Amino acid sequence: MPIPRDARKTRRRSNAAAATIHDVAARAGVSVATVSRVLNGIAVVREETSRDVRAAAKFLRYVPNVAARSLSIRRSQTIGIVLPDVHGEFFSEVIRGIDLAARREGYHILVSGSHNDPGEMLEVVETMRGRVDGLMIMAPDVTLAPIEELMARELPVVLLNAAARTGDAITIDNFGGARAVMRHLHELGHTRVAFVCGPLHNADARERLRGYRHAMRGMETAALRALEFQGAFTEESGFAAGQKIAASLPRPTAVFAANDSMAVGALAAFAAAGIRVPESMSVVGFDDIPIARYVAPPLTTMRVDIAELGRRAFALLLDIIINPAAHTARRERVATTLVVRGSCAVAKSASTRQTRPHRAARVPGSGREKGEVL
Amino acid sequence: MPIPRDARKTRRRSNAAAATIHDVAARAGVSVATVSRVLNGIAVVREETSRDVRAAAKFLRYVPNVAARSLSIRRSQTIGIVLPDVHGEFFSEVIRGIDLAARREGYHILVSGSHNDPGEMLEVVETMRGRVDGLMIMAPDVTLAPIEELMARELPVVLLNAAARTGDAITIDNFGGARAVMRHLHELGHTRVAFVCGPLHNADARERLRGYRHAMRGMETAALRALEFQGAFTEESGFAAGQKIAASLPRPTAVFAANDSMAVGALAAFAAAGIRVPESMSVVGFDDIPIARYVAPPLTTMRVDIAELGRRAFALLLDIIINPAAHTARRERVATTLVVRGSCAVAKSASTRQTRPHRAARVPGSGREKGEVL
DNA sequence: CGCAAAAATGTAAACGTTTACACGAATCGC
DNA sequence: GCGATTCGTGTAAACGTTTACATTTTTGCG
Repeated sequence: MPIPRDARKTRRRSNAAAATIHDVAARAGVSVATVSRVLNGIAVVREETSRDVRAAAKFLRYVPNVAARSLSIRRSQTIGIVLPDVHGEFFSEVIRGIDLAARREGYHILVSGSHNDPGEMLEVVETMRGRVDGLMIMAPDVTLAPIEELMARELPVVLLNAAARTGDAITIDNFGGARAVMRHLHELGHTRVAFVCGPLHNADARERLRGYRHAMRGMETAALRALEFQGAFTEESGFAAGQKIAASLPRPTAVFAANDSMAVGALAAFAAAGIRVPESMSVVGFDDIPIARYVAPPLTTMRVDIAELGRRAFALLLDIIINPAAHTARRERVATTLVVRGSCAVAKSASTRQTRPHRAARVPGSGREKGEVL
Repeated sequence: MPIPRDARKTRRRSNAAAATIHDVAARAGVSVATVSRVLNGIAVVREETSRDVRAAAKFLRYVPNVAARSLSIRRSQTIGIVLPDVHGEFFSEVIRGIDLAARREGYHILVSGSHNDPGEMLEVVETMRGRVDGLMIMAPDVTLAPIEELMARELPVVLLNAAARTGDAITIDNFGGARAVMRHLHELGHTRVAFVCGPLHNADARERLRGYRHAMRGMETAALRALEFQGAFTEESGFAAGQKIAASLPRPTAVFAANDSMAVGALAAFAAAGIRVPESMSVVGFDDIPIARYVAPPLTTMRVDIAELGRRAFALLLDIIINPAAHTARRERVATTLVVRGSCAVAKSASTRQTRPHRAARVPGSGREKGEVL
């Protein structure tokens, strides 16, 4: 449908449709190339011309058409984020961290959540292809990990918090964090420490378990297994585990829950069972979610800087996008920090005075030590 | 740089760059128009041709270039979501709800959070223009509301949970919910009910306050004001308010906190002050955030179906996008549900037996009644 | 003042789709 | 059996940018 350009232009200006670069060029009395150059600051343009163009653009409320631009430069200035189907503020924090970093660099983020099976995830990745310059995939489930490796050659991909063995990834220092928690409990004199485990298909859960076991090494396996309770990272499962722990004999003096939600559930179970925390039972969590400091008693936990996780992941992804050839796979680890609150006390059998734990306990901010990584 | 088309095509197929519709057409021995028709199911194409095209596309791992498509059809199949700079699972739930609904309709979502001043928000909206087919703006702050009205004529916009007086919007039934909470407390015999208010620039907070005051009507203003405590929707502010309430004389028999976070904070304050809940003090929250059921005692609260909020907002936005001309502004309200847990009991002065509140209390799911809306 | 070099700007192809219109081949009614 | 439909397919313009190259204007220098 060949419409003469000038006719088209007339129509365009008459109704309310958005102004194009041609409109700006016409109004400023220059060519589209010049307009493009001015607006992108790409080449030397005479000061006066530049002013005219800017004025025309402003007057027409010109906004470049992103699709056309993407088509031309073959980049979308957008990255995709694929999240698993899990709720909670963990994810909003991750998005926040990424968004903050991305906006600084002029990138937008396309989000898709709610996928826990490889098929659906692959489908999402497929529809994002071509729409994004790079992909960030959060796949804590070990069973999901292999999929992304397929994509790696086609699109820059960073795995968040994942179990994959290859490619670029950012993970939380779960192992080191778990060991630091255990060290804290040991310093308080606890030796009989129960563990509430997260879902076993979750890579974070596994690593935390590994840290726990590493600290408990020397115990015979049977005795160790008796101290481990299965959970699912939910308050509910933590509550159930807490009930079992309350009923177990001999009862542990401390509980390390693999995340805060389960710790909160366990706390509720102990309260219901009449077990006082921290006097008769010490409890530690992992993540430092916001309510951790408002439960009774305030929860001692391992803080994970989630926004930092997002920030670092974006930096890594950008590095790949900018120079895919020169990039060599990196795997980074985000440190964790012990936050001491009121849910732990000196073990009954081991202590004399109430003040000792305060000397022994790490102050917030020093939770991770040199050389404790894997 | 005029490169003959066939030369270009050769280059293209030789290195690893993505296949285009031309490659598919060439391989299937048809024209690009036919390929487009097959892949979009837009017109009648002979079964055999269709098969060939599909096979060629599959073989070449063809994925349509979204930018080119957007440019051509002048739509991006993407909607933008602008969130304020607030954390917490409320937002991840909203995104979840929208994402679910959007994906079903083949839409993607572009997210941008972290804006609490009009300037930054406007900037974000500006950069999203042209990139999205419609916008969803969450602006609980009354001061932010006016901005979007500017945009309304340029781009389909739905306000979530906002204070604007015009345009399309989805809001929570804060007023009705607050009244239902108060009715529940009245039925338990409470007349001296304190209120912990959210930030006054927040429209949700204002409506909940209005519901509270409506229920307390008949009280003289001075006495009423003495029962209102300022908070900020945070646990911390709830804790502070709880301390003040604990010290106030005569002490209220119940507290209605404008959100769960503050209710949790107040609970902690009462525990610290030795005030037993629910025996000496009833507490109700608003939102039903996940931990609500795991604090001690489990919190009675008003549930807001957040995912539903997102779902309805998307449906509304889609309606505008599809037929902007025929659309007439709608303002919808999402209902809330009273969830009775253990944080409320019959008022001391009014009751005889412990069982009565259970008869009087509404069961979960029946919190909202006909005719109680504004 | 004249000419070469540098600077500023213009021209038009390319990015990969969609789709109005054109066109040839079946199919139909009589 | 032959014009009129219908059906299937192809051709090429259009979407709004960017940018290589061409062209014009300015500047510098003898």
